[in-house]
Amino acid sequence: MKPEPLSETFVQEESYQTESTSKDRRTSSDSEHNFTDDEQTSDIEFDLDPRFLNTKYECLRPTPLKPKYNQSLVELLEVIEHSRELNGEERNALSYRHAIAALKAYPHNIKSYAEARKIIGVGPKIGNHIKEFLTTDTIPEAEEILASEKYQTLDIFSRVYGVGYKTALKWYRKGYKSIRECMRDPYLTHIQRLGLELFNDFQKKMSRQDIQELLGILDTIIKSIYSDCIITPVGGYRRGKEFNGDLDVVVSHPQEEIANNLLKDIVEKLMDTGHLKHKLFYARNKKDTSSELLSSHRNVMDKLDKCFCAFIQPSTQICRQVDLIIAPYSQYSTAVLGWTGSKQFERSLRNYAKKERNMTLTSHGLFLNVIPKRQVHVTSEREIFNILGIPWVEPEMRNC
DNA sequence: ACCCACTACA
DNA sequence: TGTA
DNA sequence: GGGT
Ligand SMILES: O=c1ccn([C@H]2C[C@H](O)[C@@H](COP(=O)(O)OP(=O)(O)OP(=O)(O)O)O2)c(=O)[nH]1
Ligand SMILES: [Mg+2]
Ligand SMILES: [Mg+2]
Repeated sequence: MKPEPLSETFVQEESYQTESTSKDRRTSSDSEHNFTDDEQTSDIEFDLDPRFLNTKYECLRPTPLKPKYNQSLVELLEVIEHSRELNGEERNALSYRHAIAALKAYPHNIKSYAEARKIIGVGPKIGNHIKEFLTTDTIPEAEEILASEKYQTLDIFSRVYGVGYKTALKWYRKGYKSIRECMRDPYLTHIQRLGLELFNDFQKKMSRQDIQELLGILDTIIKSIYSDCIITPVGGYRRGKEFNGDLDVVVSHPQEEIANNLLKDIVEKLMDTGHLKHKLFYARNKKDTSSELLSSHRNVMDKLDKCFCAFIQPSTQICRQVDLIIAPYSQYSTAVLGWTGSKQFERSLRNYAKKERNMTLTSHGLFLNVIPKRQVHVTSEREIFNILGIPWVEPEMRNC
């Protein structure tokens, strides 16, 4: 659901060739992690802890999985954020996410409204929630949301694979109260029916040990096809999450020809061996062999093959969601970066690339936005951070 | 007043 | 358009 | 809902 920016036709002087062109400043010698505040409006607020980089770009600072401080405040704000998502208020939800990410990275418990308001991303509304939290130890709006039957129902329905807020709302308006009732709906799509059937299994989170079991199977099967495949677990598992909703894996192969048909080969073998029960989503992006014939401009790079599938875990017989992503070797590092997340980390990184470096970052590559858009070839995650001129962030610290 | 990530399937 |  |  993107309007597709199309060609920006104008502007664009070369940018890239980083060094500090942009504004956020970091104290010169960065032996450890000495972050300082950020520009603008500043002057006045030099008093935030210098270990906290006060920026609107979450990708510039480390964010742990579990915050050391402000944990219950964060949980309450996440309730409001989710409620906004269920109401289709994306931008509003994004604002809550900015504030939440900042609080997760902040090195103290917030002690006052004034302190909270110094944080970029905390404006008057969220500031007031925090003020209430400081005196009552809760946020009234979050409590109301949690108590509301509508929220509880929409929350459950929207967890079904193939069901977003629109469908959840339709079902709620039809008076459905349970997953069982939804299954009788006459307008289910194929995917929604599957999602409802697999609902109980998909709700069960996977421990790291469960994930390792699945990775072992994938490793054996994939390497039995091509022994020099590279298999990289990404997603929440790579960020250190203890309990994961699914397993995301990027697979690549040094020979592009082989990578080209890898997904089909893997999926067929997983089907034959009985591991793979359902394909929920299958994207086969054939290589572009005819680029010269196409409309003058040299767009059309090949996209990543993907298969989101339901996979039987042998030890428990539980159906697990596994997302397989096949990347040509040339796109391996951007794919790993893009699929490691978190979602907010990716959004901030891409926003930073565009706004501060005049570049476009996707899971398929890094591009310089000059008139004919030029690909900047990269071979590692670190190289991407370097080119963007931002400090390396460990996967475990990308939990914005 | 404008921006807020980006791309693909069903 | 809805969902991932 | 917040930053620019
Ligand atoms: O809208 C999205 C959704 C996902 N991703 C990337 C980042 C994310 O980390 C990764 C895997 O997505 P998934 O939905 O599996 O999230 P997760 O971070 O792995 O968490 P979970 O434990 O729920 O699987 O894909 C995005 O960039 N944008
Ligand atoms: Mg995941
Ligand atoms: Mg996933």
